[in-house]
Amino acid sequence: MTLINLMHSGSLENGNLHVVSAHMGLASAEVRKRFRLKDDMKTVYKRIATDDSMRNSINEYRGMRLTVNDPWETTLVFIISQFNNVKRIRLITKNLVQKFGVDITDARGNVIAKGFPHSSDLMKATVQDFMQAGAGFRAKYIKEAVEYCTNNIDLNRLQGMKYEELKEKLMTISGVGEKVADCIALMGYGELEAFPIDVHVKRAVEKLYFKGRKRSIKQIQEFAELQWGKYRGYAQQYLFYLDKLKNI
DNA sequence: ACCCAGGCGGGCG
DNA sequence: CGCCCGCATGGG
Repeated sequence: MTLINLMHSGSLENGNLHVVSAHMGLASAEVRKRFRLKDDMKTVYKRIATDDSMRNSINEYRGMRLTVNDPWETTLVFIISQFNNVKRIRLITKNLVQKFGVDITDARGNVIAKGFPHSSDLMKATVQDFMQAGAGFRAKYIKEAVEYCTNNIDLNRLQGMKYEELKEKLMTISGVGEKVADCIALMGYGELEAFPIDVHVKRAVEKLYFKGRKRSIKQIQEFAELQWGKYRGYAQQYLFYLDKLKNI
């Protein structure tokens, strides 16, 4: 479920909300939060449809939504995501859930699934364990992040922080730089001001708005804030898929 | 044999 | 601040 969320849901109509709710075992209020059903997409689209490129992307992927996920889950997965591909991100994550995830049992006590491990569940894991799960050079980051998020910071108490302060706080976690911090802010806390700049978004912005000329991360951040304002997190998603799916 | 994959940390000028 | 480098691993 984590990766379905992180790879993003398609359009979600109210009509099949109860299906999602039942499947995830969540109350509809929780589902509404996680799928951002209170967002007024008409307002969002109006604000970010600033040019032909963005209008085309919106028409292409209309209905695509951001999701809001568990902060720790988001943090761990996006630490794993760095300099990596989706297939391996899924594999590494699955390995960690299988080895260290919490048991989900039925009424008889039979284990029917594994839940995503909390940071404290991973305290017993070693760097070698993370290596064995396939994390590679990220294993050390993960080990440090697990200890830090268990002992020194409570990710569940960062809601409501101003975007800039939240991002700065997240960047104190090992393996969390600017891009990953923005991913966590956007997809783990629902901060629509976050504009994660990965290779796809950087390439798309440079091509569509700077005639293909190279621009620094800082310059792109400033451009995004001016261009799409407080809804730039949504703009990022539409740019990401333009490049990712080669529709550019 | 190379190049890339939703970058980061550390070192340098 | 900007730039450069190494970093595990697997698939095109």
